[in-house]
Amino acid sequence: MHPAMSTKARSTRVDNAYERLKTEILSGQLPPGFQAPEPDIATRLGMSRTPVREALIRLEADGLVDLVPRRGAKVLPISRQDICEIYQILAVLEALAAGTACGKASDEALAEINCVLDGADEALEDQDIEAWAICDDRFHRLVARASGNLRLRAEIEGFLDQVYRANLVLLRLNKAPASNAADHRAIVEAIREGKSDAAAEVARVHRLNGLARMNDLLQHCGLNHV
Amino acid sequence: MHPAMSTKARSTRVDNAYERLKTEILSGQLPPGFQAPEPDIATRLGMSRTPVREALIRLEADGLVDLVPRRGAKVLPISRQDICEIYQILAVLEALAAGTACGKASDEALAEINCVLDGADEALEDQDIEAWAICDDRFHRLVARASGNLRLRAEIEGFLDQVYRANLVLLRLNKAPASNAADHRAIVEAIREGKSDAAAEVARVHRLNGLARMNDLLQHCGLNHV
DNA sequence: CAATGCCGTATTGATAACAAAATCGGTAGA
DNA sequence: TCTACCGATTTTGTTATCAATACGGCATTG
Repeated sequence: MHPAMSTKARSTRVDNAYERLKTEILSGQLPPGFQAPEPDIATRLGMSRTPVREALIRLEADGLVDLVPRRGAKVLPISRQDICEIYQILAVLEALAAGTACGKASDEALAEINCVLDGADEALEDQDIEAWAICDDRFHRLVARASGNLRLRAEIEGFLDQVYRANLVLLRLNKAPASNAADHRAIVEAIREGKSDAAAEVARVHRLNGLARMNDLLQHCGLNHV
Repeated sequence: MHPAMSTKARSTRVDNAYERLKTEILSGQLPPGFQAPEPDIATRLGMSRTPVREALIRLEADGLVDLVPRRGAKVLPISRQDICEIYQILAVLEALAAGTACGKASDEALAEINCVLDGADEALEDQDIEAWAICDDRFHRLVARASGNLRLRAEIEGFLDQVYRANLVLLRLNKAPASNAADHRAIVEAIREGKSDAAAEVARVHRLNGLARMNDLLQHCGLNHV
């Protein structure tokens, strides 16, 4: 059976609305602070209010929108406080994921991770920031997946979604993500060699460094939310 | 403004259904494996299907029920695999919470935690397992709250809900939770003294020891899910 | 006797309609 | 001029209903 078949492949309007809205939010097409009443979203998506409502409930659980009565569904901006909270959580979760992946990650999984890292290097040479961002994101998700802990993976991916836009603006302002590639390689190598403590520690400080960079940049630019 | 007014105090049918169903699931009134179609639940709660539906979506996001089309909403049992996954995540999250609480926890918060610990000791002397379980649960939630990280608290509380029933059966089988009180006191003391590393480490091994005990007990009893 | 195809039924996905509640604007009065 | 009240409108919470789909039983056939 195909590995991606585990997730139910039914196509319902709720899933459709959820995916579309989530994509639009993460891409910035629906900017932070944007808000609209349910009927507007429903007509725009070409469906009734109910499926939209259920999709919005899921997006609220994901921490991407805020549902305030009489004020419409609002796309949540990400404050510096939010970023601090999320990065600190991600630091320990990704450390756990990297540590747990030791001895569990299959050769194919490691190969795929290395492939993504190669793609990131290539994008970096080409000065293609967008492509690099995608590779960076995929790397972190692959490590989370390699842990074999389904809940851990889901938690990490949820938080990665929440900080996705913040990473985008960071990238656009900060030209080159310097030490990232070295950290990533070190994590993969540690996983391959079964050094779980080392993998966890590198992953942890990697994320905390990211937090420091993000904080510096936001403070430098005087931004309190994204 | 009243401090507790931040959380919207509206009383809607969805929230009502969510709270009632969650309470019934956690208390075991709706046992694991129980499943019912939406109309039955709706009539039992005295409301229409739609609010029940939205409540069930939230419960599914919480990992408490599974919504399979044509088979009704099913109360999820907790497998040993689930417990392993959750406890490993809780170990790092609660370690982060305990470490972060250092220097942040107010004196009142620490006093409340100590009060709960006193209650736990008292319940232990009285052989009141139920009361002790409540104190134990509240202790962990208070530490999570003391971290000041709202997301961290929400994550921890969500996982505590998921393993709540497993803890109950563990308690009923295993008479006395031996080293628990000492660990708890040690965590509070470390937080009070600002020793964040120590607090984190004690919290971490405390949770991992809990996992080991749970694993032993389940294996001993031949139980694969609760 | 087993297997397969068909039909009735039940459950869910979805829409439309309803009612309540709150917000916004205007108007009147101080 | 500012404030307070009142009504209209908009938005949401909820219900009732419709349609589609999957499941299970039953009969028929090999």
